[in-house]
Amino acid sequence: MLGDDRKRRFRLPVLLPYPFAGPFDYLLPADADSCDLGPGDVVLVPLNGRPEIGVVWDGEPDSGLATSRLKPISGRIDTMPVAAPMRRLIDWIAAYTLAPPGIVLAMALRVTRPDAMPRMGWLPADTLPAVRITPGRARVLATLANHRRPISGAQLARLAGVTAGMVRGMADAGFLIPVRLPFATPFRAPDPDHPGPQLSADQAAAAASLCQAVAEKKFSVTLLDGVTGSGKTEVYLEAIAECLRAGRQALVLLPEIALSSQWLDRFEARFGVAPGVWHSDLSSRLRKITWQAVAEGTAHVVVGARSALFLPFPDLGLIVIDEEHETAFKQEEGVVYNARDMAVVRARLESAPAVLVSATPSLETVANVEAGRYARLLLPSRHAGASLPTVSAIDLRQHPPARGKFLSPPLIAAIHDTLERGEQAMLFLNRRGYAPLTLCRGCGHRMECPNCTAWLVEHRARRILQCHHCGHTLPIPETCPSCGAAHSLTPVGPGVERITEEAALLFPTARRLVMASDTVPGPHAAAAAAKSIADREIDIIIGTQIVAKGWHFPHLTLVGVVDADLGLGGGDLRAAERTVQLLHQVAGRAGRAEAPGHVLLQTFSPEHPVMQALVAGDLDTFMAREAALRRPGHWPPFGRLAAVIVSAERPEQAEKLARELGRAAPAGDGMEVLGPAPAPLAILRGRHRHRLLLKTRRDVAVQPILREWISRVKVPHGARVDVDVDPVSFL
DNA sequence: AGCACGCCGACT
DNA sequence: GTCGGCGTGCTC
Repeated sequence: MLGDDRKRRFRLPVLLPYPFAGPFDYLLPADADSCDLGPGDVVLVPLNGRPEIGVVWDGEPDSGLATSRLKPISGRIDTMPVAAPMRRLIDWIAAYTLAPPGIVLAMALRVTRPDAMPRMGWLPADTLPAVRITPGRARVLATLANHRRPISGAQLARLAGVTAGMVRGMADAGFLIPVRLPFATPFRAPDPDHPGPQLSADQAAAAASLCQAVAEKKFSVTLLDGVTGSGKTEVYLEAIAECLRAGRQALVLLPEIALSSQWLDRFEARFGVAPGVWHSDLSSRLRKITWQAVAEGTAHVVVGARSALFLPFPDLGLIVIDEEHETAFKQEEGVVYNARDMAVVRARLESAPAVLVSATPSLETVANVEAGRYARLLLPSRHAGASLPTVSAIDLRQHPPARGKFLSPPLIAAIHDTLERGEQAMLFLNRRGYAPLTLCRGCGHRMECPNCTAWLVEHRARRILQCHHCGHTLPIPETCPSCGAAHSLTPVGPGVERITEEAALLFPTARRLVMASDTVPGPHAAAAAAKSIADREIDIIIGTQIVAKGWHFPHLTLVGVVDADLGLGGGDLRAAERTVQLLHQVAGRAGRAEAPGHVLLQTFSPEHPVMQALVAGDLDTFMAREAALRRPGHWPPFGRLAAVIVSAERPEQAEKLARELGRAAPAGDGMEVLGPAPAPLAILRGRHRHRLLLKTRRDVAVQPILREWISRVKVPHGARVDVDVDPVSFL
């Protein structure tokens, strides 16, 4: 419409990185050369008298605000505009998660920070200013003449043997003219035709399908499904090769980039160079360089954690989401989103194929396959002749560990035999620290977190008790804080530290390594640990869930699961599914080379379907059963779920607000509200929490219902209502 | 998110 | 009389 067009010409919507309901309107700046501002341009605008960074957004500048009340845009920032698919992604995530769009933009800007301004350098001015040329100035001019190309101020000062202030002074005096430095990418182009590992027939067939999806250059989703060790990574690396041949970029999302040293090795083996790496604690220098290289297209492949989803790829040809079932893809703080699902959305917005990879696909993904929305490629067998490990259950009722111990006689015997053969054993327990509970034998007092509904976990090596939810820490007390008895506090239950202690007593000569997030804190430590295991410097690995991630330990033949029942408690919708996925993944660490692997599950309920499925190696039947349990009640993925979490510092305030929300609950066909009820973590970081769940049929859009529902109650000061669409955690 | 405005308690 | 606590509301 011409009228709208004319309106746009002097009035533009600008999205600001703040929790406003939508973009604000601004006037175009007066100077003519800025008049070509359009959607995506990064601009500086006045807000409340302060300059703020914003992005010119799409859509009509609608607000009924009088033009006289609008302020003009201060100017354009000379940085990469936010591309249309990224703007659509931001809008989409905001609409889906009910987060204000500005907050989603803030998240994207934190990744694409426009302070990544072009690096500036200097060239000599054509005519020298009429100022005296001191010896220092002469050296600077000589250096520039020698160098011939633009040179950064710092480098110029160093080469000429002057101070940086000198260089600045010469610039002010007119000796130097500023120019933008060409960007030197540190990323060499991966070679798609670098000789890589030989693929099996199954792998080659799957790779051909993925390559075709890449060649079609349109949106599609494929599940790449195959047991651990079937060589899924090598298959999708071929799809990346195809993407590179087409001159396009590829993004690989991994749940735990810090633990991916072996993945990086495999990438390098296939392509001859390392990929770009992206995660939240990248150094600011590397972050800037990587972001810029992605934007310019010189970083051809980036592997990263969740936040890599917001990198500014100009020509994205493929997104791979490895370990798609992992809950680590779900961001639980701030904007609550699932990077796996949003990656599929980005693929759609970029008209690119997405590949979901897993040995234990989530029920959501399987449902999408069965509904025909996703394609599926199956890799049926382990690669290179390795067979799947045998899995058996140890019934702890029949084979109890010694009093105060946690390893049963059959497991101890199996470890013994394994070590005897010169092979490696792994003990898996998904619990950090020494003991999950500290109890007073005198009065029964439990050491609890003052801020959370949680026990304090003993970390014996550090001599502390720590809350794993809020980080609260205190030294292990000498006396019971309740009854004052001395030496009465007793550790109850095992953590990896305690299992390590037990293993040390049983196998004093075996070399032990503990792998937990607090003992393997970063990529470096993880790579070092993996190397010492591969080099057979370790006999027994004791680890939490971080040992489950795609490691390849060729000499590891025994995996003992200390407490296979651990994840099954708690009434979580996905408890069984997650336990099967985690334990199957842990089991997959055993016997990856020629020697066959054995997995022993210590359990009190060997008859439980989870144990049966793992022992039989039949996850498909288990997942079908799980689906059959969820389908009738319209539980996900056969219906939609959204959690509404009420929290406040004062317990009665939280409870009152939760009751009000319960009374205001929406009702109608195909929807149901459960709760309110105190959240399982009833107190978290000092805030009292209650939860409600909205469950609807799959064809119901939950966002408008949630929006309307929450708008019907007044949220008092100090209280909060948080929404989690598609929750994966029920704490 | 900031920041100002506003309405109630302890100070120079 | 004011300084300052942070509850409330606004920013195009």
